[in-house]
Amino acid sequence: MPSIRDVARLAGVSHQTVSRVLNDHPSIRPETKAKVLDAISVLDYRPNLAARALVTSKSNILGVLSATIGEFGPTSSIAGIEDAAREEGYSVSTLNLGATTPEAIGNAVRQLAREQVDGIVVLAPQVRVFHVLRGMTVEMPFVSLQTASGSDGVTLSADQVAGARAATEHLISLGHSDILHLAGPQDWIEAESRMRGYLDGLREADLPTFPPIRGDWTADFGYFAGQELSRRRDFTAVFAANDLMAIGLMHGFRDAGVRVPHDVSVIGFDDIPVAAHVAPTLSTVHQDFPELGRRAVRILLAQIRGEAVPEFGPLQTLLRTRESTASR
Amino acid sequence: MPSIRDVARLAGVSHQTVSRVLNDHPSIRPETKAKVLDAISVLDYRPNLAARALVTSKSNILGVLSATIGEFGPTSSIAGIEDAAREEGYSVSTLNLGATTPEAIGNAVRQLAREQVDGIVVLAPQVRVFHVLRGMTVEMPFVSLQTASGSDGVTLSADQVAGARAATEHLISLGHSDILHLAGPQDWIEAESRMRGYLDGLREADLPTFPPIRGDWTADFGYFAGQELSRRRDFTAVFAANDLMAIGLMHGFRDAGVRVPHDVSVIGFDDIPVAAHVAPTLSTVHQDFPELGRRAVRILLAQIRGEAVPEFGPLQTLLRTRESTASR
DNA sequence: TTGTAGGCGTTATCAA
DNA sequence: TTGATAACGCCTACAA
Repeated sequence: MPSIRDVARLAGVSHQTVSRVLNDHPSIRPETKAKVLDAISVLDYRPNLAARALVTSKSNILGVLSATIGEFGPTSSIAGIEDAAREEGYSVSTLNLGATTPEAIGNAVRQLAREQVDGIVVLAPQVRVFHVLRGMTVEMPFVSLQTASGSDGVTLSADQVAGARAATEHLISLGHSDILHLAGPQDWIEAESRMRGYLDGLREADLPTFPPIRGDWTADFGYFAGQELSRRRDFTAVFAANDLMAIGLMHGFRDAGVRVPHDVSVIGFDDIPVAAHVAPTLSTVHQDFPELGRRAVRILLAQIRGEAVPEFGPLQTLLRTRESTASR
Repeated sequence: MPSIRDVARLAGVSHQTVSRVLNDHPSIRPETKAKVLDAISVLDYRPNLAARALVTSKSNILGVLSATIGEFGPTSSIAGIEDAAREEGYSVSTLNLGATTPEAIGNAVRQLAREQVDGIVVLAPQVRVFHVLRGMTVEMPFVSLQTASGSDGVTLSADQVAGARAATEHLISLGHSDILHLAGPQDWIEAESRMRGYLDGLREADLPTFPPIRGDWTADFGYFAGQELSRRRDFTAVFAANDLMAIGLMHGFRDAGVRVPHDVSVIGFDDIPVAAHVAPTLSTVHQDFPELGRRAVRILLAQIRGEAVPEFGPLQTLLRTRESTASR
């Protein structure tokens, strides 16, 4: 592997001059620069990133801390994060959190710190992860994809509340007045936002709210909930906090003889690729996961570079009505 | 940030001794080691990975080259890769391939090489990606998750062929004799393997084979195929190369008035989480994606370390029969 | 068993 | 506009 000195020798300049060319230093004579660039391409020289990281103590690596495996939303966002990061010349080091204990989180962050990542994008949407991060002694810029709105400056949110509210209002507009919510786990920021949207929508319409059923995002839980709920007859619609649970729910209903949408309307959240193809096709709320990831990177980089943090409008969600919701 | 010399000073030894402790050098007096470890924990010292990478020209980073976004299988495998890599003290740098042109692949590999990754796990299962990699001038150990079996030493395969064959045989055992295959894209290794399993199963049973329908893995394509196939009446079962297409296919059939499994049996591949919950529930072939990732890492690390490459038995797939397949 | 000297490839600082 | 010199934090080699 050629080094900067090999380039310098070939170009007949000092290695320092090569460095200047590499870093777009302003004061350098065009013809010198040309010579250097020539030598670079002849030798197929590539700067050694480790050496650069050592001396600048900047790695040009962004860490991604995730706590979700194989799920459509987060993984789509990660793709967005990577694209945006690469575009800006950063590489991406991902780390999967097994547990979300404070200890595990601390270790993960320390590990990323060891790798000298310049900042971290967090996709571990539990409230407590957020708290742990804020309390960390390791100083490190970070952005949480699911940051609760209103948290000191670092706000980034697909408007989950508005989306959930739109879903609820859709059900209301169809004539439903007894609407249940199959919520996500208690500790999850997104679960809270979607529940809030649900509650807001109902309150605004002066309709009764029900205590939410707490799920775990999985289709299996949805199935279980469907079986259980089939015994109740005090509702005509369910808003599930994500599509997976909604699909499981419909399955549970089906097995219990409850027809969707004839007896009960169901709406989900996320618009995963199968939502349009299950039977009945699932009404849901679409969101642009990759864009969320891209925005997170822009915000993080602004923080790292000390620039003004860009203000994005809330990322729009989009209601997709399909067969699973019908008028009462 | 404390350096190795700060630790040395506090422990009253030379920085070299600290380095020895760090690297588990054999000849070091226990009490000296204790002193050093003490100083390390007092200062909360963490080795600078960039410095280490610079001098050893090993980064302890594994690159992951992927060409799939948000899909369940690959992303699950990536999780396995990360876990295994972290366990072995490696971090993971992921890079998403936009296009799979030779040029894009070359750039991606060069980028990872710049980052000094010690090896690459490739999740870009197109045949041509594999070829490009083999022909690269950049010397770099790599493992492809979907390596075609029999390719020089670096073999790693969930037994797609056997799984696809099991799926086909399941249909045959139910009394079907006219079985179509909804295949993946031409260039994909997995698509070829699954198609081969299909062909093998049919030939073994002396049943007619049909030219496969070439899909693109998406549910939308499956839907389209379902619509088209509903015009044909020369088959009673379809083996789809993945669950997403199978689910879309069932949707297409449904919309065209073809009943599954009454008129046509359908079986998929992958066992994605919703497969057990769609209507009808989808028979499919389960495979352990995370384990695939873990194995890839073990093989790659063996290559990197110059150890004997572990020989794994083919990763078993598991037939899951559900409602979408019924006897003729 | 421990310490000293040198260098990995780059950028920063200062001088020319 | 350019060049010489000194770090950055660590490891390898050799010496003690």
